[in-house]
Amino acid sequence: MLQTPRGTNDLLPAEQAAWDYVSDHFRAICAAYGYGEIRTPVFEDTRLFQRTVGEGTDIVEKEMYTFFDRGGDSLTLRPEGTAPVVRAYLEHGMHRLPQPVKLSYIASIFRYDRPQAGRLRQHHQFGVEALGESAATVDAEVIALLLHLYRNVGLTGLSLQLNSIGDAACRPQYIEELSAYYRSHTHALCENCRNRLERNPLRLLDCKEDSCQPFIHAAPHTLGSLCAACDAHFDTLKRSLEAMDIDYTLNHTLVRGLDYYTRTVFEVWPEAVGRQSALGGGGRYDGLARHIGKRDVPGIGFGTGIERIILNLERQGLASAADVPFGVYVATLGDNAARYGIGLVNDLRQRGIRALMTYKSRSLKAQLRQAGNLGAHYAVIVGDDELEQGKALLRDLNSSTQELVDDSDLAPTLERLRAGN
RNA sequence: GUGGCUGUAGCUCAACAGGUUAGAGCUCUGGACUGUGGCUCCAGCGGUUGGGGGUUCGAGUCCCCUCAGCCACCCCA
Repeated sequence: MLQTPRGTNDLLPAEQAAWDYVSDHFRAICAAYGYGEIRTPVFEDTRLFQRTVGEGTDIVEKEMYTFFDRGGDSLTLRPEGTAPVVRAYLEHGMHRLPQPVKLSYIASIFRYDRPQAGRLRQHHQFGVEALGESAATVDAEVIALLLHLYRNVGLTGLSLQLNSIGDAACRPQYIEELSAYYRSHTHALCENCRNRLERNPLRLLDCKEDSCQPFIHAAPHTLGSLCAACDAHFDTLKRSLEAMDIDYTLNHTLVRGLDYYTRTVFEVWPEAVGRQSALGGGGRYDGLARHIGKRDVPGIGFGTGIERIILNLERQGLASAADVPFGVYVATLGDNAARYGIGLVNDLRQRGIRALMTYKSRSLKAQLRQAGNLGAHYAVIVGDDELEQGKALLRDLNSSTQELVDDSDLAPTLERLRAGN
C-alpha cells in the first residue's frame, strides 16, 4: 500500500475547518495591520537559500530538498519564508513603493527532518515581512501582529522570548568576546560545543547539554555588548511593546538558527511543561538583501507554524467544528421523479443552494437517512403523486414537519428559508 | 542523523503460556417499517494482523530486516 511520503500529511475535508478558522483570522489581522498577501514559487534557485540562510546552518547543510531540473538548474523547495519574499521585493523594484513594504504569506515549507508530532517535512507557515524600514517601532508592530493572531484564535499561556544580537558593528566584537570566554573552558565543553566554537559560536548558547549550562549562564550576554545604535533600537522596541501592554521575557540564549538575523530576535513558546517546540519566531535581518541583490534593505518578520497552532488549539481543547452549511436533499421515488429531481437539484445549485440527491434508485427511507447524515436542513420529497399535482413535499428535517408546495414555489421558498437560516 | 516505544477492519479496541475459518463497538449499506431520517433490533460490506524474511507441526503472538507514527536528542515552525 502506497502512502504519503514520510513527514507529510493529507488535509481531509473534516480538518479543513480548523485551517480555515486560523487562516481567516490571519488574513483579517494582516488586513488590519496593512499587510498585503504575496505568493512566491514553492521552489527557488538553490543559491538564494545558500547565500541567505547561511552555509553553516542545519537547514543548508542537511535539511534542504534540492534537485536538478531537466535543464540542469539546481532548485530547492522553499525551506523558509523570508528569503523568497526579500527576493521578490528586489526583483519587482518595491523600493519605489512607500516604505516599509508590508507583505504576508501562507506557504508550504519543506525541510528534511525526522518527523515528530508538530514536526513535519512539509509544513505550512503564516508569515509577515516588513521591508525597507529599520525603526524598532516596526519590530514592535510585527510582534504585536503575531501575538494578536494567537490571541484571536484562542491560544493562551504563551510567552514571548526576546533578545537582541546586535549588528555588523557590534556583533563581531561580541562573538570574539564569547569565543574567548569559551576557549578558556574548551576542555570542559561537550563535543558538539567544541564544534560550535569553531563553526558558529553564537549557537554555543543553544546547547542543551547539562554540563554546558554553567558556561551558558556565565557567558557574556549579547545585550551587554551592543553598540549605542543597537542599544537604542532595542530600547525603543521594549518601550513600544510596553506601550501595547505586551509582556516579554529577555532571553540571552535566544540567538536563532539562521545567519541573517540582526538586532531583534524573538520566539513565542507554549507554556506547557518541558521544552516545547516554538509556535513562531522571527527577527530583524538588515543584512539579508545584500546577499541577493545590490541594495541594502532592512527588514523584520516572523514565521509561525500553522500545524503547530492547530495542534496547540487541540491541546487546549479548542477543536473547531465545521459549520454545516444550509442544505437541501431531494428525495425521489420512481424514474419520472428522479428525472424531475435532477432538474430541481440543478436549478437549486444555480441559485447557490447546497443541493444533494441520490445517484441511484434507493428507498425513501434510505434517502432520508442520507439526508440526515449529510446535514441537510430540508428534504424535498417527490413521487408520482406529487408529480401529477405539480407539487412537492417540503420537509423540515429538524422539526419533522412537512407541507405540500407548488413546484414553482419550491426554489423561491428554499431561498427564503436559507436567508433566514 | 542518534537512542527508545508502538503498529490488529475506515475509527476505537479484543484475541489464555504461540493452537482450528482473527472478534466486538462505532461508521457505512440493506431489512424489520414494498412512500418518510434520527431510537431499537437483525443482517451485510469491510483484514494477505504495516511490509518482507526466519524459527516452528502450527506465528497476530517468538527472532531478524524494513516502513510508518510517537517520545527523547538534534533542531526549529
